Amino acid sequence: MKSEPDVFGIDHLIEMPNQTEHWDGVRNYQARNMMRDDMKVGDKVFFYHSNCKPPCIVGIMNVVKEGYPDHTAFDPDCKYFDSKSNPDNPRWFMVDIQFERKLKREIPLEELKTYPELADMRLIKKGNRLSIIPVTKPEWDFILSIEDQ
DNA sequence: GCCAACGTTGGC
DNA sequence: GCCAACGTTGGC
Repeated sequence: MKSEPDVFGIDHLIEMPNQTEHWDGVRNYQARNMMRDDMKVGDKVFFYHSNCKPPCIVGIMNVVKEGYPDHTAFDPDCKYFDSKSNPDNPRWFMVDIQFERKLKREIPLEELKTYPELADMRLIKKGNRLSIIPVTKPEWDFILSIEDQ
């Protein structure tokens, strides 16, 4: 899951009560579908810092609550407000995410691109703008294996 | 700051 | 349903 460190970075997550936060504001259907349909309690997630120097994977989180309506879409004063979403027929969903740990080092995108093992990851493909990206088990294990390098 | 790659909107 | 115009994302 991507977030801009200036807006909501991993250190913000650590400061939250229970080191847990709801992942609100996603307004992309593919990303919504993953939160609504695919992500389950106990699933592990990488925290990726985007739109910064350098963009990188910084930590690990856990899904602690499965998809439920994103209430920020109902609030006209919120920048994520969407008049087409309402509590009876919510358009946008979110999950709750809890901090697990930081990686031993930040792994930059530039480095991830060098590994053939990760060549098929959507994260490293050009033009990728999706804020939530699936990671396969082999990719996950490989990334953890380079944490110590 | 630039710009490629998308995703969305809306006229037709 | 097509597609041009527009807005956004995010690496560089």
